[in-house]
Amino acid sequence: MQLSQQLFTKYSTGCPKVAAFCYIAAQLHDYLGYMTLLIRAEKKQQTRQALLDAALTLMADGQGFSAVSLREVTRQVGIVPAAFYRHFPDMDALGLALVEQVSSTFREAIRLVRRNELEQYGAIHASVRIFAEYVVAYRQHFLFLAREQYGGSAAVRQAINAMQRDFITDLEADLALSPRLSHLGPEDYEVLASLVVKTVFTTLPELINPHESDQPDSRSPAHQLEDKLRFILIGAKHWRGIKARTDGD
Amino acid sequence: MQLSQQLFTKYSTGCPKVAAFCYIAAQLHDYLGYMTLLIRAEKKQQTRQALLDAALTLMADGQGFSAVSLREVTRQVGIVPAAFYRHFPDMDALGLALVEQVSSTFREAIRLVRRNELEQYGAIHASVRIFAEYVVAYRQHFLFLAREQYGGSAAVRQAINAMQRDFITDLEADLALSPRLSHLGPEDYEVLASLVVKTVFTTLPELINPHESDQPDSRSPAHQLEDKLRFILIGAKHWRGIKARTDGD
DNA sequence: TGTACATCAGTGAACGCGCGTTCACTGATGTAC
DNA sequence: TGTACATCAGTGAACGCGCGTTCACTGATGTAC
Repeated sequence: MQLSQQLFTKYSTGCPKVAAFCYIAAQLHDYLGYMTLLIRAEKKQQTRQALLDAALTLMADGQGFSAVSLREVTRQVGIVPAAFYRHFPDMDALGLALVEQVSSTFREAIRLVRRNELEQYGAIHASVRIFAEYVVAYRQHFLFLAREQYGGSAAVRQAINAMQRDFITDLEADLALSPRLSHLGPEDYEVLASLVVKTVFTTLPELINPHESDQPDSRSPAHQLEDKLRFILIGAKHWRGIKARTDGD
Repeated sequence: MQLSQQLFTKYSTGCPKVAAFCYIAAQLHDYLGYMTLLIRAEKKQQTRQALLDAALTLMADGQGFSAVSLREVTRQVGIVPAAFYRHFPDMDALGLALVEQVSSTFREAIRLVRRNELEQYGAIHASVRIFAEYVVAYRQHFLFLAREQYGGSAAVRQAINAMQRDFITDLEADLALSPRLSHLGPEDYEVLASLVVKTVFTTLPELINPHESDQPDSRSPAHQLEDKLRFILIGAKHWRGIKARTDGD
């Protein structure tokens, strides 16, 4: 709308016929919903996003990111291979951009979950439910995370690990504020946070493809994640009891 | 030795000169240590193993299994690409053979660890130490497991998951025998076993590359794994206390 | 035993293919005067 | 305002390369008589 107003204002002064034409053109633009007449910067950004989405879509078929070729991505978007270089120097750079984008999706999921604080154990159920729904909604993003956290491109793997470390640090600070866990030492918080985050990451593939669970009689992936977090948090609560272990290192 | 005796017996009868020559040849063969005069089946098996090892070696540089090409593998072994097909129909088949081989390595690690039963908590320290040493000794095998459990070839991923499920089932049965955990239900054992196995799998990359831990002030990977297992097992021990949760599903 | 034949791991050349990257270009968008 | 020039996302052709797979072959190993 803003753009069509701009066009209208720019060309409509002076000649009433041109003004009328521009008005119609602006209306048409509004009607088509930004599909045409985009200014250059907008259009470029749009193509860039299309490249990112195309990479995720191609990965959804089962292959890893490093198996997706530059030409496949541009073919999916509908541009010529050489045009790729207007947006990224190479596929690794696109991978890093994907990590950044997927990270913020994950961060948003955490923000949603945080509204239900982990104070009482009933909150685990709600948190997992919210998280699992978010994972399903942003299936491709979380698939990328799960798939690429170890395999493929070294740069991407490193970026995902760095992101994971950030999450662990954040959770560490959170846990340290909980009065229920005040008996833990600073290093215990780190290990506990790492255990929780890695448990969630490990469960991602099952949350994404719930039907793939080969054991029909067992609990749902979300329910299993709940129980796993409970095991961990109960253990944390009773941690002090075994502090009399051999602390050689 | 067996082979050289065979050669000696086969050709030495009759002519003393030939016998003397064959004896020397047999000695030479023994001296060279099986490097020459291998019979066909042995030699084929040897090449097959070399192909498997070559794939692991090429992966150690950081790339995933699906990024390793058939030609690279044969080049590493020193045979022509076409000869690959005498051993495997394609790279996927080689990948599955690798999973099988690596599985038995893992199984052997578990067998070693089992000699220190998990009865008292002091045993966790010993178990993790033994396991971590084994991981370092068979670095390439465990790297393959860690790298390919999610990424790359669908067939390989599926095979590794099946193997993981076997481990979980085994551990489930083990846990069910422990008197310390007799208060758990059958589904609790499954979730608990899954949590333990996946925690171990998640820790593999850190155990393999201990130097990569960016936080110099934190505990060693093995020590962290110890603590994680303790959190989990303490949680299992005190599990009954929160059975009053909403069991809606 | 020795000979004649069968097996088959590895050879070497060839193929068609999709890949990443380069280059000069086009033409719509943007800007300065 | 209109004109002349600059920018730059996307084009299309071309390149050299490593890939997986095929094929008829070679020659050492194994077997039957």
